[in-house]
Amino acid sequence: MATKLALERYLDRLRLRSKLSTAECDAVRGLNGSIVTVAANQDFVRIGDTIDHACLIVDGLAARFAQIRNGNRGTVAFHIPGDMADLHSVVAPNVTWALHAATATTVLQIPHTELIAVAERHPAIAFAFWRDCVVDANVLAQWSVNVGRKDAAARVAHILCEMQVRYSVIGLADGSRFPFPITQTDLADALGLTPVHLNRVLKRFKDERIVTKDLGSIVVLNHAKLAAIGEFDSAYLELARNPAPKS
Amino acid sequence: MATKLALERYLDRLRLRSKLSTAECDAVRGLNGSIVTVAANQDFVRIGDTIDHACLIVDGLAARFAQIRNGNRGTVAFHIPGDMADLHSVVAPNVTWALHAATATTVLQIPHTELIAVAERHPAIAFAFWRDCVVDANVLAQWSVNVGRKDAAARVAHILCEMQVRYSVIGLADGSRFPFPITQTDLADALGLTPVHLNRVLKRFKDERIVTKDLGSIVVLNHAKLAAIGEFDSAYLELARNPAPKS
DNA sequence: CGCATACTTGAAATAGTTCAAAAGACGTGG
DNA sequence: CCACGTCTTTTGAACTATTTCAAGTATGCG
Repeated sequence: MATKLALERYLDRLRLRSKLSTAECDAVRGLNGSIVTVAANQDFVRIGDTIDHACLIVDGLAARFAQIRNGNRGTVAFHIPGDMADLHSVVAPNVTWALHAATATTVLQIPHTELIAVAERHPAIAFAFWRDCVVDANVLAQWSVNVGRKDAAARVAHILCEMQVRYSVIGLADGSRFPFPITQTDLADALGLTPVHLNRVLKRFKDERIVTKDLGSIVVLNHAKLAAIGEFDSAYLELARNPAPKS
Repeated sequence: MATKLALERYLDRLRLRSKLSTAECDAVRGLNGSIVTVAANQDFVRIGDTIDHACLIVDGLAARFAQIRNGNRGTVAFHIPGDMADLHSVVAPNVTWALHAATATTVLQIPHTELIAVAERHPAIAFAFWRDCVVDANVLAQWSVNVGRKDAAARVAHILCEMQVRYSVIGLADGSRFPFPITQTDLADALGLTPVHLNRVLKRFKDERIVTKDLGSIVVLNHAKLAAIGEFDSAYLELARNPAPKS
């Protein structure tokens, strides 16, 4: 049943961006996979592996990261329920980034063979998958601008705005509060900041009643101010309901 | 004729990563497009546009960038001859990043309708296009780790290593020298550094006989050292000749 | 209750920025 | 082919955001 719910949620995501016929929707619903649970702080896809399945996040929070010299890891993306965290592995199965469970996480592993079969049978699904990867890359590009060109406060504000939108779309945000079960250390890593400095930024945000964070969730107190600080505009997420009609 | 050469070069690129049959190769060769020349410092794809063609770089150098608040632009990628700079626009035609000619650049504009038709007729080509976008995203992820987590010297070294590999693969590198017609200001932008600081790093690299740059090209004097400083490993570029056999 | 993990705070050090100005390259027209 | 204006690179000095190191306080868990 968890499988069914997860696929339905993923289908919702696809349909936000791509128009699919009833038959195509059913084809996605018919995908098979196996549910796996990953303990907090475990890597579940490792660099150098060649994998034969993609991971649909059912529950929890996953981070995609690259290893760097000094043992540090550079996180490049967060994946929340409904995200196919490594759909790209279907066409590039040699892992060059890894996946890590930031908190206890449930994953639906879907064999590449299943995904390829459904994409070959239904060109519209192939386009939908391709489109999904492209949007993912868009998010990455935005990310790279953030960490490359903005100061610490703007980076923090931007990611919090992004996560709020993404959790809202999947129905997990509760008013101004949304779950984000991540430590300051892990978040700092994703932002290219020291945990110490992230902590100071968060303190400032709390003092100025903009946003507060605890281990489990975020509460946005002043959304307008947060978005302004982060120069946030949600367009790049392509989560508004306007599926591309073509193919 | 320029069209023919450009498509052949792009086909080479696709075949580095994807196995295509003779018929599929011919389908790619049969794409139609129009050659356009862009003067240096002109934007040729603008944020907010909805476009109906993708741009294959025939000659020159293009930068992909996002606009940010203070009028600055954040460059996220460079595109050299043989790159389909915005293949992703086929599935996401609303432009959220722009393309800018760093130097006089020739572009082959290929209508989305052509690309979609060929992808629908040949599933293997659809997969090859999808794969190409995924590798592009890989490069972006690497990029984001660079600017987010490495110091100035490592960022500079890394991008120079990357560009050397990419120019070598298309046969434009001449020993340790390769073309890279970009100003220090534009390069600094891509690295998330001030032009002033980039200049100091380049001076240090010149003094230490590691690499030198002039307006038109780069000469790598000590490749081992440059790669070490940049923690460079070319795997993420997927430019080694080992096409995925499947689909 | 005690240990482990996460968070908080302070003070000193530094990588990178900012501002400002000079020196060098490049193309264009006279 | 020289003079001129423009664009790019180079250099200096003061400044600041962020890091680093180090120690202390919460918080949760067995």
